[in-house]
Amino acid sequence: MIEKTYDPADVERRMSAAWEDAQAFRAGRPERRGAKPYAIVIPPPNVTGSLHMGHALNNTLQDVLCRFWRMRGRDVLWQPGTDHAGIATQMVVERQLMERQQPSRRAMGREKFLERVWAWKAESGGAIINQLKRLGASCDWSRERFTMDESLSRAVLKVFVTLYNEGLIYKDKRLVNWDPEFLTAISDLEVQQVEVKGSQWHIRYPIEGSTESIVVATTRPETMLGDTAVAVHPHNDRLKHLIGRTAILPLVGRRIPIIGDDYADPEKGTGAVKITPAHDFNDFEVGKRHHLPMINVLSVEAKLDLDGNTAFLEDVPAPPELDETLKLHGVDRFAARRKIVERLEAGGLLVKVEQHAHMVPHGDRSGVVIEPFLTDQWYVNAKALAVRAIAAVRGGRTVFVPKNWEKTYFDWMENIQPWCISRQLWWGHQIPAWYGPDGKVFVAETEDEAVSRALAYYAETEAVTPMQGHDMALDPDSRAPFLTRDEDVLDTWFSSALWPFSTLGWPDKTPELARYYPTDALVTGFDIIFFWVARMMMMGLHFMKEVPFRTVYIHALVRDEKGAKMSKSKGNIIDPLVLIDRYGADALRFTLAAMAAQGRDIKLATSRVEGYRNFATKLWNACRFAEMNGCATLPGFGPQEVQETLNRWIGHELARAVRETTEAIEAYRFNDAANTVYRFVWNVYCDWYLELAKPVLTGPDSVAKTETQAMVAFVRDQILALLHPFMPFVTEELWSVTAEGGVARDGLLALTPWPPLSGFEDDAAEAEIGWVVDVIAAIRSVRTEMNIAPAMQIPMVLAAVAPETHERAQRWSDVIKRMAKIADISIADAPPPGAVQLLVRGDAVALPLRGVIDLAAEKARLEKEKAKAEVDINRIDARLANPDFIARAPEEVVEADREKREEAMARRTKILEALERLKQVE
RNA sequence: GGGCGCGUAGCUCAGCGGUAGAGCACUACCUCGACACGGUAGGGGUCACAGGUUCAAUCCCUGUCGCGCCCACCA
Repeated sequence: MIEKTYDPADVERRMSAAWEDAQAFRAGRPERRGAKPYAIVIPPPNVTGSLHMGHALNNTLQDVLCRFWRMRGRDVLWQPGTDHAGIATQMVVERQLMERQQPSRRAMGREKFLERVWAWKAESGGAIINQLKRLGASCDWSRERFTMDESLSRAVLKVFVTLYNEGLIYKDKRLVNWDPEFLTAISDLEVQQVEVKGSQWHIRYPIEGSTESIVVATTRPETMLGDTAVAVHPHNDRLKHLIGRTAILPLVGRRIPIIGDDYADPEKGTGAVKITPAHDFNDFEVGKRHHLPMINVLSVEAKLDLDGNTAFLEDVPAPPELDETLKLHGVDRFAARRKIVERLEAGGLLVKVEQHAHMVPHGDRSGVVIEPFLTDQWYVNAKALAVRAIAAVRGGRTVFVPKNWEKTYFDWMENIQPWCISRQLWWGHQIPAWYGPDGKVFVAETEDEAVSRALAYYAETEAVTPMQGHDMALDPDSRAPFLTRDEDVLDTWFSSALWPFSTLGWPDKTPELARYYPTDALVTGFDIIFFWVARMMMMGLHFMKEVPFRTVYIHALVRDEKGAKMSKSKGNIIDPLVLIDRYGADALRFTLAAMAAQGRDIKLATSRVEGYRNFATKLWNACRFAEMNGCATLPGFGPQEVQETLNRWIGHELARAVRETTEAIEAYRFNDAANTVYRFVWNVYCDWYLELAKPVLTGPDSVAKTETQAMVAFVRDQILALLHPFMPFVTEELWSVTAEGGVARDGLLALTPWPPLSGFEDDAAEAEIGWVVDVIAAIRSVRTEMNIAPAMQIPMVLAAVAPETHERAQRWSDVIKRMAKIADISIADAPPPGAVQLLVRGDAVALPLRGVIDLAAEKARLEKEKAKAEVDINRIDARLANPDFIARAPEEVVEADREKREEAMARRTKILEALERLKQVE
């Protein structure tokens, strides 16, 4: 029995349980072992995450694909899991420690802290998974993975060591993007450029042994303490004579050379640029070219670091002002900036200050200004790995949908920079590198291996023998003292990059890996093409020798109603869980799918969700109607063999809807698919089929009635199937409560085959029912226009119609009477005088309403119709009169125009006749 | 500075070479046993603007004006 009202929350709870009990989404179910696999790996959400609209969209689309292909018989694996999210998770736990006034991370030490994070993960890490389940995600939950699982961590180590041994991972001392808030390096991608209104200061640097000076412009005066040169362009006529001279760095007294370098653009600033190799990416390059010293004047927290900074003091002849400068030690960079400017001004060295809007790098997580900082970090030679990743997309082995994202992918890949993968965090995969006392590095998958390598190395070398007196080979615990492990962990994206194969068991040769890799589709937002997609391509191709996925479907961003990006700070976040509570998961899913047009952002209006909730209710009620009318599928019922025209017609319409929906999903046109089903269910099945079937269904028992009952049930089942990828909960519920062949169903809709694509075509049925639909629509329209009382029954006369039309009318008299409020139908040679006349597919239908309606109104209506017909005729005539049109337009188009003209002419003739008759009455 | 995308009904969006569609909102009418989260019938658009290509342009090209996003080391 179908409940009277549709309660989404109740349905969702029960259907989730039903799927879980049946393990419906298990990959490799026995009955599908012979089937072709279909695999998708989920973009793993952060363990710290909670479901936002982006997740809702992303996972709805994946679920549509998975449910669709599952119903089409494939052995579907939707691989779920979460990401350990280094910085985010560490932050969450540290904040928690602070709130509870517990010892800080550093106070408790690495080991204790990590225990704490694991405890946090066990307690609160699963929230997002439950939220995905509420959305209806049909993942194989038994295969849930976490990037720091033992087996995934093994994959990480293996990849790191292999790439290191291949020379594709290396350690380097160079400038990195340093986050002074989190005290870690971050990659280029984690840096957001933000436009900031700042100042540009012009500062005078005196020139040694002269009264001359050189003026430089800078937005970062505090870094001048680390200047080691001033550069001018070699062809700068105004300044090139200074090349080779020495400037005296104000406040410090350091003697720095004035060098010639192309980098100094004569058009910019003053034409002379201060060179601070340790604090600017460009200056770093200039410094390398000219072998300049690199003087770091900042601490990891971005405070001035001067006291005891030997590099800073080196070569300084200690001018009187140095003492004052040294007092800036430990001062924060921005405070230091102000003080330095003040001191320069006091010393008369500040030439001018200009307002200056410029882009300043910020940490995407911390939000603080990023410092270019000179440190040792680990890098991946991304350029080498990119070669095959580019080739795979060029060669079409992986395709982007929509295609234009390939350009973005190529642009980035072709200009790819070394990927900084070390992070100065604790939560993550610790880098498998150990250092000997002499700094010699040993990279190995295990500590044991590192030790034995070290032993072998030091046995051969005379250099250092730290293990004298120890018997290392026998006592593993005593090995630790002489090797120290690298403290750093890997960028979270390093492990994410392995996701398509690490989740399948790699480096072991598992059956899952063999069966599901490469995966079929990856569904994600464009914002992580670089972070994730590109890197999976590189890693997948390098380690699996095959692309990780055949198609990358890039979906849009979900924005708020006004088109603004949703963000906490703007307070415009629409919480998908709130929408699920209010309208149901099905309504939310349908909305997202219906709005997921390729290449466009989604501006989410909750009115849309409400509209689709109404749609779910409509479906619910249609199913109730079927049930109440005894509609159930019969054993051995052959839907393609039905005799009744109405039933053949709905089969015809159904097949078309199935075809269009199928093609749309296959092409990732989710919105087209959703709209097709929507229209079929509401505007065809409910509005016409059920209405037209009512007389039969409520009439006496007959062969026709039995057949119609069965067909109503059959089409309803097909609808449930078609709709299931979009609205899994209601459809599963409605499926489960309806019987099949007289007995309760034992199978799940989720595992039922997709509707057949063909076998129902019937143009004759289409012509007949189409005519009936048009008659009813035309009569209804006139009734409103003529202000005929809604309940009033009126007669209908078929005037001078072909015998087939007459027969049609007879066959459908019941529904026509019922739906158009017609009292009786008769035939006549001509329309009676004063009747309202309608044209339906060329036939004249008259409504004898003399005395009921206002003749003047009818005249006006006919005049309007006539004018419309004439406009049509004129337009077509104009076109047909154009010789170029006849000559150049395709024949079908010209032919269609001729037919349209004829049709319009006939229409006009009938209207004129009707007007004539009207006159006679007057 | 490069690149991408968008400007279509009041709102949110489809369509993208043969004279425009949906949802919501709006108007009128309808308690007819599936559904008022409903039904029926309507109103509403010079498809941002200007040129061009074409027999034909909302749809292709160029430019202009607005809006958004991504990338880039510019002092």
